[in-house]
Amino acid sequence: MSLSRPTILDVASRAGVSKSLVSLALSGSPKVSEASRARIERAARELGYRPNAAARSLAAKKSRTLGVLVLDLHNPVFAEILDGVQTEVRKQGFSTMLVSGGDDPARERDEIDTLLQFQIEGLVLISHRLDAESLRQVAGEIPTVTVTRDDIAIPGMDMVCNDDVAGARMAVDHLVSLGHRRIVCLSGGDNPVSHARAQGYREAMAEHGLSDDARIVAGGLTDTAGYRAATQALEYSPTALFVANDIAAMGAIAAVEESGRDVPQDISVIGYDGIRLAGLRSVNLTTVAQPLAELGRLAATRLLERLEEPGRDSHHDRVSSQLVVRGTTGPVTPVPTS
Amino acid sequence: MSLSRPTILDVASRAGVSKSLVSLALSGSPKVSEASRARIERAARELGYRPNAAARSLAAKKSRTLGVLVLDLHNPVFAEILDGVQTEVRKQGFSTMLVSGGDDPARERDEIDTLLQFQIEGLVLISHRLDAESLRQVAGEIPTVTVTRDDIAIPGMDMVCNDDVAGARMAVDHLVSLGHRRIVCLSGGDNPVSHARAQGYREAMAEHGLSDDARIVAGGLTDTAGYRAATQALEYSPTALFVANDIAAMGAIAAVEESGRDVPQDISVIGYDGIRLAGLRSVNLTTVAQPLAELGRLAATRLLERLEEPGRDSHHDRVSSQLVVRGTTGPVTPVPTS
DNA sequence: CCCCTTTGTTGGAACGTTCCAATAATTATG
DNA sequence: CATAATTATTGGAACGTTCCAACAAAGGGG
Repeated sequence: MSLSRPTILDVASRAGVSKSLVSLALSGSPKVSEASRARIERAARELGYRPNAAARSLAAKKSRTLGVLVLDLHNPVFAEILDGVQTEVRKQGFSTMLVSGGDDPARERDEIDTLLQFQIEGLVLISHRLDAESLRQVAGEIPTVTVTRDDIAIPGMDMVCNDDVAGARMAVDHLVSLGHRRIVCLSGGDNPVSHARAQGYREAMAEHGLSDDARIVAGGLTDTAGYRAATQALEYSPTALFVANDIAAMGAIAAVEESGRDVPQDISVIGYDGIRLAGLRSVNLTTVAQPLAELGRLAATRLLERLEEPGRDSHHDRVSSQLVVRGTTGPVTPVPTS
Repeated sequence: MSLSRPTILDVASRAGVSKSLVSLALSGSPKVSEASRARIERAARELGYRPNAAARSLAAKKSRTLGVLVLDLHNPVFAEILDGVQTEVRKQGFSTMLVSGGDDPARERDEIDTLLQFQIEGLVLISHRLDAESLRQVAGEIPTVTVTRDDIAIPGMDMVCNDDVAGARMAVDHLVSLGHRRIVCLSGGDNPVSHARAQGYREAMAEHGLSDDARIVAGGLTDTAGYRAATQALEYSPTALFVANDIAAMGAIAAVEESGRDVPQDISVIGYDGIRLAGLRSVNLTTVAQPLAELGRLAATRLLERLEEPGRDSHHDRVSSQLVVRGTTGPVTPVPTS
């Protein structure tokens, strides 16, 4: 239990060299002789030396650390995107500092502040909570990339997302191809992602000449929100539900089943996101799957590229999502006209 | 886009005072006159001053930051514990730095190392991956509290957990009270938590005079592991399954249903952990629920207490879990003897 | 054999804070 | 009214690094 950890000076004196040479050696500079390098490495190991990141960041004026803000750790979507971010960031020798907004916008600003105090070099925002103004402000202060939203373009800020409009279209197309016409959309509430998905729904319905059947019920991105919205949607006696995300879709299914109807026999349900959970055999949800880890990986890449070349133009990546057909959607069963 | 952020000196000169007074004022010292304080705060606001955490930590020799390591962000258990940790830590004016081991022990050691470089003052381990030796080593270097394991006592390290043995007993008692006798345990693999739960199962079965019916099938803590283990367990033609955790239980249910049997009509299934997901109406899993957020809150409290009083004895908190009966367990249905 | 290059190595300044001892300004005390 | 006590304020050292300019040692070319 050493009260004070060994510093670079301790290593230097034990190896019989100057602190500067230790610094050089440990950062892998080629201009250190093999002999010195070996002695230094040995000394460092023996002392259990561990560089002080605070001092390093202060002196070097860079922290080699990226900040990551996730909307809410409870939604598996974010964990999966995060995975991709972290793998890529680690590969490039950076650390990540992760904070979660806990689904509360005020706290979100707060946490970004903390990240900035730690002198992060870039910020990954896996969240669609921030309003345009805050976003602009943050992006003005630090290289930023947002994941999952594409509603607002800010010069110098990169974006990585899927095409929610196209994805929603795919969902509707799938349902229509199964013979469904009375398809109700359970929206995810007032946020850019949900707006885009609702928009895609509207467009697709129009394309299929089903504008008159289009119904959007206000919901949210949680299971209870999905449950409530579905209950309401049943009044339209739909044959299919397009739900804003997988978690809400699971809630919706519960509502449908509780009403005595069967999924997919009586009502088909399709979600959005493609979380692993949806693939669980007992869930078995048909969904529009985003390549979540890839989204994260790409975001990290873009951010690191921007660190190399700060002035470059904004990148705006749109990766494509995929329809994954599982057990919650099926052909419409003709109801005997009573 | 200021190339260099304002420092305390910029604030000082704008407010017409010395840097020391700014430092005093911003840390809320009572010996700063109201007039100066107001001027300083105004200057700081106008400049958009944000203290440099690296410099602060270097000078003060304390970072006011705790490190948190979670086993794997994909399992919701950890997200829920984390919630409790973060709320409490924030309340006390500390920051958290979160890393995830990604279910890989080597990487776990690595991430702890990173945390230590950032001069964290304490460590919360929400993981049962580390072996005794590593654990001892880490705890020797930094105040540490572990959550979810109670297999190994290390002087100076605190522990917060539920009583897995008692919890498993409750599960078995519940099943027995419903008339079940052929209860198979799907274990969670080779880790302290799963061992304790299996142990509780064995004890409870013995208490009920069912030792001869006790069967433990080796599994894991993921849904696929649960699925596989359940498939295997069906050979014993059980009437109930006690599964090591909720996620695996969901996998197990899928296996049971695929085999053409009904849950809970033919086979009851009970899980462990009490993740929110289990309460989803479409899942509706009976389980032994740990007070997850409370576990996290308590861990944070213990750690912060230890920072106040470094030499104190190890605390070892065991919070009690609760049986939550939902739809996956029911009375045993007498099978016609064929 | 002297100068020039190359290869290793070094001391010192800087980074932005906190903390302490010292000082200046103000108020109370005898 | 001088001195003590209190209240505000300050400059400088320290924290543990990185980075730079400078230097020593060792070859190489004329």
